[in-house]
Amino acid sequence: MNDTLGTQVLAHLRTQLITGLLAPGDKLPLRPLALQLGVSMQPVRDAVSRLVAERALEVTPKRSVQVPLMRLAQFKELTTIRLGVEGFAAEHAARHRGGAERAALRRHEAAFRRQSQRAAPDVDAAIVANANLHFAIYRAAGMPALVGIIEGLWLRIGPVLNLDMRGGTGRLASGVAMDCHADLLAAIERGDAAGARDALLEDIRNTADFIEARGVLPTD
Amino acid sequence: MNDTLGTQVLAHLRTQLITGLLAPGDKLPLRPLALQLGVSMQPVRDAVSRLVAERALEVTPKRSVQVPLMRLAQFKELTTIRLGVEGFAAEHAARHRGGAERAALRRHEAAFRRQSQRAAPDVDAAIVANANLHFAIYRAAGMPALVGIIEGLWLRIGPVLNLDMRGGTGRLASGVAMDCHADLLAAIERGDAAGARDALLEDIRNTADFIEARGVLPTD
DNA sequence: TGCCCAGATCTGTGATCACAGTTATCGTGC
DNA sequence: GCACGATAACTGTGATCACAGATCTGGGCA
Repeated sequence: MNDTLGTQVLAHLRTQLITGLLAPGDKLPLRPLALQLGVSMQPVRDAVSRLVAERALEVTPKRSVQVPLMRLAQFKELTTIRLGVEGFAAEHAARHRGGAERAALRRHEAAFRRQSQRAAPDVDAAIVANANLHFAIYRAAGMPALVGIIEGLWLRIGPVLNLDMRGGTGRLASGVAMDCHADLLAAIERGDAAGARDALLEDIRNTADFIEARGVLPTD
Repeated sequence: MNDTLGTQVLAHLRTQLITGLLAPGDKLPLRPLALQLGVSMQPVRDAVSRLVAERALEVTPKRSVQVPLMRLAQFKELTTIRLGVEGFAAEHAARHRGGAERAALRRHEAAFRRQSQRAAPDVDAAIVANANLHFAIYRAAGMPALVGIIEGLWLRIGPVLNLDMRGGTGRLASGVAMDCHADLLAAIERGDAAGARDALLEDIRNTADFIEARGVLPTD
């Protein structure tokens, strides 16, 4: 049941949302989307319906599907939840010292660092490496259901975070994220749950502060 | 957009899942379900599709929709996540001292206590009162998205928890849940975040221990 | 009496049509 | 040239049909 058309469309849309290729406010009309993906309307309806259930998309009262606009208050709320939930996951990952994901952690961390240190970073590669690193940590917590919850959070906040990074505001080059990741990995590998949690919280807070400071999110 | 047929079917199924009227392994064939609810297959497909996305239902490789069976390991995992996420919510609820939900909290707590103290408790009423109390607390945290996440957790663990309680194993009469609720409310009303968290964790742990001790969950 | 295989029936998935409501467009009147 | 209204195109929702595969059911054979 993994290879239904609806599931494929779902995966496609999830990727576009998480990597910020779809921006808040973007419309996703079913028929053109179906045409573009070469399937009928039904699989698209199925996929969109699921994403609406996760609040990753919304259908407006005026009969149109779009990526939800995010107000500042909602952004702060999601960030607070991320601090709680992802911090919790980092703790558990550290208790297992990264488990089976240890090698992958180092690999993704290196990939992200490589892009950060380049004069002209490949933003797409950095976004993917960052997501890979984070989710390798969350998987290391050994709780698949928790990973699913966090995916839901990223699906909602991804369009905001990565659209911004895609805008090329130079945050990548500052290297703060890079340093957080180093601390995070070190804490996990020495089994320091509280340390891992704190390092991750700093990473999330830094990113959130940066977005909020830009002032592009509507306040009401 | 709240009054589409699909949304109504979704609400119906959610209630049945959370209150344990649907048990793990129960089949939900689309056509008979549509017939029973007096709608066409399409709204049912929509609702089921959403619940599958939340892993509250699953479609087996053999082409049939059912309430997922839960292994002991998955139950423990979900319980661990509940401890983290719902404990986090309780902390924040206490920081607001219950906020606008304060009156509702007392009301639901009283309703649950009333059923617990009766010689022949109304199990349905107790289940509803318990859910109402818990979710009033989570709403008091002031983070709607967090409430949504917890709803997703209850949707998955509800069939196990409440099916058991519905079996009438006498746990209600022991009064442990009642005591936890009293501690929880007291902590919230005095703004004691750590105390509220601990009281809620005890409530969740007690329930989980009781289920696990019954040994009805398959281990592999 | 017990077993096995074929046909009927049921399953979810995909496609398509009808419909009511919204939005956009274009032509008309001033 | 500009405002306004009618119409055409587009939106998601609901219903229905076709289809491939799984499951159940009987009947025939050993």
